[in-house]
Amino acid sequence: MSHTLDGPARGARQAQKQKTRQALLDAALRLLEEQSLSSLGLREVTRAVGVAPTAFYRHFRDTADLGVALVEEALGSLHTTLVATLAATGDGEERIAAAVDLIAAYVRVYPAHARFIAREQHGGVKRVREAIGAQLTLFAEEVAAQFAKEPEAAGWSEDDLLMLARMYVDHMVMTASALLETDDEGPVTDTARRQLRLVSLGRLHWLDAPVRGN
Amino acid sequence: MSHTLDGPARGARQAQKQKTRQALLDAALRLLEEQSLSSLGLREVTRAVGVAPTAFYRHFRDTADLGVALVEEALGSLHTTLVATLAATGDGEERIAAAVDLIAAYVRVYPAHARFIAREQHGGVKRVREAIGAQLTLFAEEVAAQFAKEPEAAGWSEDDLLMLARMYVDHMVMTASALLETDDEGPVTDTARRQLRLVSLGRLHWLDAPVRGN
DNA sequence: CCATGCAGTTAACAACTGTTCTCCCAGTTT
DNA sequence: AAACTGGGAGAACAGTTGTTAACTGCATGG
Repeated sequence: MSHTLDGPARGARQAQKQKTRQALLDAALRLLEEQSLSSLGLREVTRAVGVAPTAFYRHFRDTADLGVALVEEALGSLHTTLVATLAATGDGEERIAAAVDLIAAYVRVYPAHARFIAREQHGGVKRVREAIGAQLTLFAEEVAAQFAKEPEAAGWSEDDLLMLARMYVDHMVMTASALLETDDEGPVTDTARRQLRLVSLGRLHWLDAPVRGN
Repeated sequence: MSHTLDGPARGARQAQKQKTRQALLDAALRLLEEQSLSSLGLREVTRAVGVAPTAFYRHFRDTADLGVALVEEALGSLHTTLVATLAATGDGEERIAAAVDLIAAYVRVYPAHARFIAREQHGGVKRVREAIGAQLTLFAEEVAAQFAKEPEAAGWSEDDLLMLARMYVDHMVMTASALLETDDEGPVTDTARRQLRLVSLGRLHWLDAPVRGN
């Protein structure tokens, strides 16, 4: 290593390696549209790419390892986008529309990634489940942190803010998988918006009638 | 057939058949705790039961067929229980507690069934996905029908009631899978209750500020 | 009481799986 | 220019898979 750079490639040799690695990830993602990760075979992936089965080991220990890499690819870049969207919009109807549009656009552009996350969130491979869970928890914490900066959060406990944020995040995943199962996204986004409106309405009156025994 | 009865057994011969069939379902459910249906092998199941692989075909066409049967076993009996719970409780905090207790009890008594539903709801086997989706839609319609009978639903459109009901149903599934991943159900049920409280609060003020463009 | 139906068995099949070991050769380093 | 490194190929391994075929024996209906 000439200075320990983490960029996409250092020299033509490593460039080719990352190229095959990406080809493996792409092929796996395509195969996973019609099956679960726990039934995805290593040979199946290499065959789709056109490399020898043993080449797989140069990049991943097993298919679970590949799954974890796919989680990063699917959700890694979404953090900044989500936080930016929340920061750019105020509270209320405007933000609801922006959030639903964001998730709808994501599903439209990266349907295979969205399907993978929805499927493997509760899937049969523990390490991948944990990786997704960690990412979603991170999302919730980021959303809660954004909420905390706003005037509407006055009087809210940190725990309640996190509860609210998780509700939003989980609802986004729910909406994404609903979008994947329809060919007319109109009714789905419409319902999603109304549901978010319901939660927002509850948020506004959260402090009205405090509940005892909490 | 001596009168076309659909009961559990008609004679000792069919009784034994249903016994093996149930053994296959039980073994499959146990194996599915650590993998997805799309990777469940027919031989794997028969081996666990202790019968020949070919015996499988006497009961199911393939593992997808077995999966559909598992959906019925997991959710079939829950309809009456859920509706009864809703009918027995009024609106508000009491109902929230009852609903959360119901789902918590279900996960405690039938963890494997709950895991199966959560996992295969978005799993790799289309027919099973559709079977679960149909059941959940049915749940939502039943909950909406119950809501419609109550005074709090005055002024609500049928569509909005269904939207609200789906929110509750989806939240229950969400809560179930959260319960499966923890060993201390306290915090999870606590969060679930607060989230339902949020939705209930939103429900109360739904008609306060009507939204244009709907 | 005998003939039929059918749940379950046994055997064999071609195809597929993950993993190991050995080898090759182009890109990199010295 | 020579030595080295490591991504990838090739072949072989012991197991596994779903599915077919022909069978056996017992409960059942006529």
